[in-house]
Amino acid sequence: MSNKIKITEEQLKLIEKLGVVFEKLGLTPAAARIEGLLLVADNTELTFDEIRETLNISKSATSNAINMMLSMDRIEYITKPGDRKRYFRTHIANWKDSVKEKFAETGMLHEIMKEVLQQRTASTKEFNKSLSEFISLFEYLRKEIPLLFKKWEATRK
Amino acid sequence: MSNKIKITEEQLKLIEKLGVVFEKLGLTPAAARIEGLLLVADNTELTFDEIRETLNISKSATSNAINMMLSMDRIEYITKPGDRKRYFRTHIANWKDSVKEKFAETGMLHEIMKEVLQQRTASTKEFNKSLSEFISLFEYLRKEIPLLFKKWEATRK
DNA sequence: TTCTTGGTTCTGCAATAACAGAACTAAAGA
DNA sequence: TCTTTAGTTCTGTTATTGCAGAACCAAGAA
Repeated sequence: MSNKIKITEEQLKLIEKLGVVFEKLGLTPAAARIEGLLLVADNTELTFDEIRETLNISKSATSNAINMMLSMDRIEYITKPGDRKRYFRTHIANWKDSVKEKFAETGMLHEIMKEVLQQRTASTKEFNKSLSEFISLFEYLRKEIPLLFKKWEATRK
Repeated sequence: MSNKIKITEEQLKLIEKLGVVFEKLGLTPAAARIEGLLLVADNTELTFDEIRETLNISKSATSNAINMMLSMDRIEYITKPGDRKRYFRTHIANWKDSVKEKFAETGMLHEIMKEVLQQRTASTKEFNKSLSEFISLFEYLRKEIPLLFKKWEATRK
């Protein structure tokens, strides 16, 4: 008996499209498609075999992709009483945090650029000025973006 | 005669550090190190062979990395009268734009998520609500972040 | 005309990534 | 006890990436 779930042509196309986007954001092809499936499928909680058979990927690819995404907190799973299977779903609640993290990533650049400026010879005045301007842009964004998140959260309540 | 430029131990270490960061941001190892060199070297305008010999990379790697970064507008070059060589330097002025672009990248996610929400079954109410909340966060950020850039620019004048 | 300079392009290799398929395993039924 | 379920882990293959080294090339210089 097949565990394939019903999926329309349109949904499949959208999954492919999402796959491309998620690949660009760093997921493997298989993981990207799983994310896509969990986003567009009518049933948002799917088992290992439903995912595997619907997307036609191997057990190993499914297992590795799922565990990778669990460890990244991109997906999560629930269980049901008297059922050994896990039901996987995207962890949308965490998406906001992962966007925050993405922004924080640029903070890494900010730190090292400060180090560069400190170590640079003082003789290249124009260059150093441009660099310090760039750094202060980051400083500004770093201060303001968290405020933006807070402001948005405030509008939700 | 060697074209190697003088570089301190400290500068070399910083170049490696920058290399790691730039690799994470999508550059190849060679390109990442060239960016690093152009950022920390006392002389900010270096020739093909100065780059190549200082970093000990092959001609082909140097050529490919430079052309890739030229096409990405991450570096630029100047020439000097009666000198066939090109002098490469990082295009710091463009960095601001590339940060803007980075933020715009997330706009891609925003568009496709709207498409997902439209195609979704209406029956998964909780899920759809979370999704639409996520989308509106993006809408908010997309509106507010350009304003942030403008506000920062205003403080510079 | 040949040589030198400042690169570019081609060929081949080594490392890594992503996956399939098959063997394996731990827990729960039967 | 044996079997099924729900995966995990191992082995091997294929595709891709990043690079070195060498051949190549176009524009002056000699």
